[in-house]
Amino acid sequence: MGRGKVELDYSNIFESVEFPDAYKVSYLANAIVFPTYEDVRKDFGLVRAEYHLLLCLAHYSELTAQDVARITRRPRNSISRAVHRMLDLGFLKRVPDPSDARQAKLQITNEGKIMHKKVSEYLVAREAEIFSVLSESERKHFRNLIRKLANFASTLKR
Amino acid sequence: MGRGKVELDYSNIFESVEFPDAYKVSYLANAIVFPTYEDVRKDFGLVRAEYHLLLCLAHYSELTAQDVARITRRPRNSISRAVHRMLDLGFLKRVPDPSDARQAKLQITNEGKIMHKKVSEYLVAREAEIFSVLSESERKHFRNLIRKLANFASTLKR
DNA sequence: ACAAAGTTGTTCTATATGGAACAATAATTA
DNA sequence: TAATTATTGTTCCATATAGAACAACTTTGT
Repeated sequence: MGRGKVELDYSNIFESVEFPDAYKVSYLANAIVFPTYEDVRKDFGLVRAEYHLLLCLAHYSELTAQDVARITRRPRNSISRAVHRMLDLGFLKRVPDPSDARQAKLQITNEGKIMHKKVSEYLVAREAEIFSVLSESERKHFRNLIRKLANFASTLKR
Repeated sequence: MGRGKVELDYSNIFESVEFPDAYKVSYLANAIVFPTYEDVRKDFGLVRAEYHLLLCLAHYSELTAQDVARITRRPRNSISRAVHRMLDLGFLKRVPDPSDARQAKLQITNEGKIMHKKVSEYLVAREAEIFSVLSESERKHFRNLIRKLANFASTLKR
């Protein structure tokens, strides 16, 4: 006794930090969100902006690159890069907008849909795993609260 | 009517996405957490790992670099880089551990504490702003739920 | 109709970041 | 005790990412 190394409780800081709620949101982001992007990159070969692009176009039939930038809050140049890569991979098609020569409408291809399905199945499983610690009722509450926060965040200036 | 551009509802995807809870956590991370790191970098000149280091040592009197890596889930090389920078800036001091020559104990200096105070004041204000959309009772519920999630996340393998 | 301001998508560049490999040291096992 | 395995901190390298500047085009205001 008193000989071995003292084992640190690494989760003390969750409560002692000056901004405990924001800290834990940030912690979750670092522990779960970011590694998930990493997994998608390794397993499916898509970086964040690329998968975001696919995701958006799987849910909106037609978007401009700028739309995607706004929806996902990624910078436009990241989306621009992603568009080219996804075009090359055959996951997207692009048609110039006759009514505005600056922009082009993007659509997802069948191959893109297939890829999206694969990735989103992985993400659905991951979601289930993470939220398994909450009971059904807790999860319902959480869903409502995080919806409020996300909706509020979406109103913040960029 | 029918002439102007159709205004997209960018928040539809919050509900239609296949993994709505995880998506909104991820969205919050992108909308709030990441920009906050950006702000800290611009306003205080500290990158993520650097501020994490300061934060940890403001709450634990003595840690090794490895401890910090584990607490924050940052890679060791990022922490290593951060340690050198923070030493140069005078925010940290480092004393070799006589009982284990591989590692060194890190401590925060007074200058470091001052910097930590400045940054955390900013982060406290930001937290208040973001969570202002929740009522007191909602926020209490959210705190309990996010705590469960964060504690669970901290048990996941790295 | 014309100038000014705004928007879209792009390229260029700088940097933060993570993975892999490594040396030094410690712990474990034979 | 000797040999193997694990851990710590570090350097090197590849890459994802964001900011700034830009050209092409559109919209606004006078």
